[in-house]
Amino acid sequence: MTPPAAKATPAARTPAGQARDKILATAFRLFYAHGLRAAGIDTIIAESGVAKATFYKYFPAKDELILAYLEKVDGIWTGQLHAAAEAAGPDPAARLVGLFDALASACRRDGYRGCAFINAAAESVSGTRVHDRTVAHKEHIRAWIRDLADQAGAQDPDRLARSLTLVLDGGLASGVLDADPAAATAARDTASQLVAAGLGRNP
Amino acid sequence: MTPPAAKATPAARTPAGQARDKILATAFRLFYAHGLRAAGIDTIIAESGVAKATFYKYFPAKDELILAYLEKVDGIWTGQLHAAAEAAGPDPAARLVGLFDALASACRRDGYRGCAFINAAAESVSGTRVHDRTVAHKEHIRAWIRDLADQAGAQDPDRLARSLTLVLDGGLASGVLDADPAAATAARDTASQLVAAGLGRNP
DNA sequence: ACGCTATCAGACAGACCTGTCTAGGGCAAC
DNA sequence: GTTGCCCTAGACAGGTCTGTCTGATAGCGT
Repeated sequence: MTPPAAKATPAARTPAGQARDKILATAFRLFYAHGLRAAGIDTIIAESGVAKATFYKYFPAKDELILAYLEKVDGIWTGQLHAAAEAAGPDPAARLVGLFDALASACRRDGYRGCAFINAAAESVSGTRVHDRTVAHKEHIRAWIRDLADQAGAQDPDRLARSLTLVLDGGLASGVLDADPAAATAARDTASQLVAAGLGRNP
Repeated sequence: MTPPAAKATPAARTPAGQARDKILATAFRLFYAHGLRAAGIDTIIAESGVAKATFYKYFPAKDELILAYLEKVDGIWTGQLHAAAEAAGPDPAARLVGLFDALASACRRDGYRGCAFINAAAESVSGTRVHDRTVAHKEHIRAWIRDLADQAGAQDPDRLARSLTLVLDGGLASGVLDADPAAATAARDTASQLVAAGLGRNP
């Protein structure tokens, strides 16, 4: 019936090669805001303004998209931690405390909903790639903090790093509940105490 | 075709009034092990050995079951915390540290998968009843810890309670990743430092 | 013995979810 | 111009999910 020439809008085309980025950006937003399971492929595709076939070309399965999302989160969050630490100056001890400023900034951002990795782990069973990726992320962070503790001359860098990651994870976990900046301030404050104690200084 | 009298096994019947408990017990197991969304109603019903109509009689919607589950978790976990605190003796300061033994016990249990509330919050959006219930739980815990800190004569009970809940939540969050008992020990150790510092004693 | 209520078994509806497939349209390089 | 690639639109299949409904049965109190 409808003549082939009378087709509707000729399709608002996505420039070649940019489709993947658009998908990943949408996935980032929806996965973080609603959770991995709650965000459906169809919604992500629709909000990306991309065709279904294009989506499946770049991400053969939802799991691949989730892993790409975690990769992106890792890069962003690690970058923010490093930046906050460096902003505290050259002293490693100051950096150990300063990195907690990244937590405060994060929880003041609109739509903050805690740590994407902790949230992802809560939705995935142990042994899956998603879960493993989360564990790897947390280990990287702890290794980095341990290095800082070492440079700061901590009496027991492992112990101090453990304590600090506990506080950091605690602050992130609180963020899932209420993005209360007080939790972040308290985390920084607690970290400061722990660093002082871990360096053998009595505050 | 099939004569009505030739029915199969006459039904392994659940004693009247016990159906709700069986459902809740199964839900407890499946929700915790797989997550709120991953555990489907059909599976819970099948594993409870209960008829679908019976299920919906007690829990008109999945949300009701989830809330009942959280209620149950709250009772159990709060009980374990109180018990661990009391086991540490009558001294409030010792209790503040002793409650962390509940964390160590929990993460040594088989199938430990972190804090059911944090996991639930990760799957629910802010503003839902599930989310609110989680926030309420965390506030109860913090209020109780604050009371203990008060009794212990902390210089700043609020601040100490904040710190301790951060460490507790951090330990629980780590549990989603790896049920590493070292994290629990480190949490107790960190708590001990913080309590000592919060009481004005230099360790 | 009778009836009431709680339970069982399972079909069914309607929504949603992932992933495949067909058919065609625009763009650039050759 | 033609060829090849990347994109669009959307139907479709097969599965899972929640929740409703029917009809029959078991056990308890009276």
